[in-house]
Amino acid sequence: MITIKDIAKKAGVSITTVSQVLNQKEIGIKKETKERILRIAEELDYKPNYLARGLITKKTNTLGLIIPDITNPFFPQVVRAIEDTGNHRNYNIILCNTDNNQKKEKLYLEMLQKKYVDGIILTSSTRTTEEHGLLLEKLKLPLVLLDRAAASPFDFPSVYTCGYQGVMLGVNYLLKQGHRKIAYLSGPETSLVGKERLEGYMAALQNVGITVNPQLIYYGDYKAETGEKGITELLEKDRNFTAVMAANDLMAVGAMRSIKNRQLKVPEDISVLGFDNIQISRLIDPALTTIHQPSYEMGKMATDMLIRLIEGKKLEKRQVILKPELLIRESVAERKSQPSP
Amino acid sequence: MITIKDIAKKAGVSITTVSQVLNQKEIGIKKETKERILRIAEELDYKPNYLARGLITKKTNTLGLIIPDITNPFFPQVVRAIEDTGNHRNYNIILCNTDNNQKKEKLYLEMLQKKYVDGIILTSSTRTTEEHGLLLEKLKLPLVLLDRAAASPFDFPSVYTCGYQGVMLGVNYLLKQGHRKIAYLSGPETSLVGKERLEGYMAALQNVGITVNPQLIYYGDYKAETGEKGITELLEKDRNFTAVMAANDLMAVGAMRSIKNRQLKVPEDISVLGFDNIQISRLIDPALTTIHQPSYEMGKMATDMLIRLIEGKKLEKRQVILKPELLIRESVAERKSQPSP
DNA sequence: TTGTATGCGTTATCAC
DNA sequence: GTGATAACGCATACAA
Repeated sequence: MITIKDIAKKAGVSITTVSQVLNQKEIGIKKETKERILRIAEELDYKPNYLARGLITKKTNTLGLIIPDITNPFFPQVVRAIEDTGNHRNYNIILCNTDNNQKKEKLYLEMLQKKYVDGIILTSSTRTTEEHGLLLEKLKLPLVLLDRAAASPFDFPSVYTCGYQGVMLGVNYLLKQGHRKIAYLSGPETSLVGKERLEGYMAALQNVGITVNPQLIYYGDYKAETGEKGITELLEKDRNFTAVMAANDLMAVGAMRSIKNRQLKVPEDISVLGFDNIQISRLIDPALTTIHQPSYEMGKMATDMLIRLIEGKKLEKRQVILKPELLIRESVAERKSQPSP
Repeated sequence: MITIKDIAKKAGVSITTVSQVLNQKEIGIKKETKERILRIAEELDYKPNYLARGLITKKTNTLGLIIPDITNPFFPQVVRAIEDTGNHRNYNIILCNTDNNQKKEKLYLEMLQKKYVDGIILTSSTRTTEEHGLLLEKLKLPLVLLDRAAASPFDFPSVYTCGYQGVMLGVNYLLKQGHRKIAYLSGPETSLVGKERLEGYMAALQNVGITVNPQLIYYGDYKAETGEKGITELLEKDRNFTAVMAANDLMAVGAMRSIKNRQLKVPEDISVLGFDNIQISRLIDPALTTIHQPSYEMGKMATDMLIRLIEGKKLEKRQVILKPELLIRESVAERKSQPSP
């Protein structure tokens, strides 16, 4: 590989001069020598060694990105936004999948630190416990939490969409369409996100004086399969609900399959409402009415925040909470009569 | 940050000894000092600086991964496989999206080179022209082509699934189900992959003595929207086809939507067959019969190959061509009669 | 069994 | 205007 030394030799100048020219820090360098150096660098096809540079400047122009699983259709959009935004500002990203495994997350965090990334965007596997928070603080690295709120004793910068509001939006819409018995396909009881969305469901019902019926709640794991399974179980317990809201689109899609398999129709017999607005949701039939999460914007904002932190600037807001939106498509109908028994 | 110097000082030894212990190269170091060093490193929470190390060893344990767009549902699986495989072997990956933009691809290649990644996996935007091939050769970096064959004058290692065989498999199946007029939603005429698959379609028909009817071919861009548009146009030209094969699942899904919108039924009126087996395909209704591309395996093999190259080992095969498989689900039916006019 | 010295490629400091 | 030289943190040949 060509180094500045090679250029210096060929140009008959010192490496200092070469370095200055190449970094546009020409406090005072003859136009002539400058052009000669530039020309020679071009000729030799010189490529600066970012490792060496980083060793001194303490900057790698690389961001760490830790998510549960890129295979989860919610993430590609987010990741794409982060990569785009980073790329515009001259940052590359290292992608890490944790599978919601705490140990993997910890290993990745350490690795990224060793590689001297300039900052990290983290969709954490676990709720930020005392221990976990301390671990993150110990990193001494700019950090932005994505799709997760920072747990109380800590206040890491974070950007996420309000799940409580989102589900409430959805349930309110179902109520407005005349539905009274509304089932809910929840995420795991243990997950923060799952809990928050569940609370939105309960609050929306209670707001209009409906008592929450635990028989109408099923706890899944955000995958299509548990959506199917959930509907099956719910229908066995109580066939009287006319609508179901899912904590994410994938479960909603599973629910639709399961409903259809029983010769029931969506939305005529049972209305289905999702959450996330992943790509699939508009491609299935009937197209899924859902709560849109601005995932590209989330990724973009998280990256912008992170870069501000890296540059030592202050953040206007440490917690950015984005608003979900109701996206009406075809999977919810007005309740006109009692469902068939 | 803690360095080996700090540890050396605290342990009362030289940095050489510390370095040796930390790198398990203990040609002969007293158990006692070794344990002391290890303990102190632990206490101080020492994290080796990979930049400094890489500067000497010329290894970063980082791989570059260049794809068109992670948002394309074909890629998350592949990327996941690459990340998994890399991670097992202690490599991280830098993700880059080119949007099939040659200029972006070139910029990423240069950047990765400057960052001294150990190797690159590339799903190139362009067919490997003379110029492009030379550019890749000039990198002097281990490189594996993914989902693309190496164009003739060059023979970069590559792994991909045979599209010709895949489409042929699909069309043969349709023929076996009694279909004779089979439409085809192709990729762009300009793309190598698109061309290869199209040739599979034509060959399959010609094999049984059917003349290819250009009126039954539509050139799209692999997106769901062009699948819809394609079907619309095809139906306007000639309503007599009983089956349609798409060059990818997304277009097939679009086709299904379009067919249903015309009050026709899949598969009773028109059978639909896809290609890729992306996640969506099994979630829609009817579930899409498709040609399965082993995407996880592709990613895994590409990574294994790349790491072999990095380690200076010989490759058993430079071109790995994986076999596609027919995956029968619900979107293809036997042709019993002429379709409704 | 351990330490000294050198170099990796760059930027930064300061002298000329 | 330009050039020595130190420093970044680490690995390693060689010396002790």
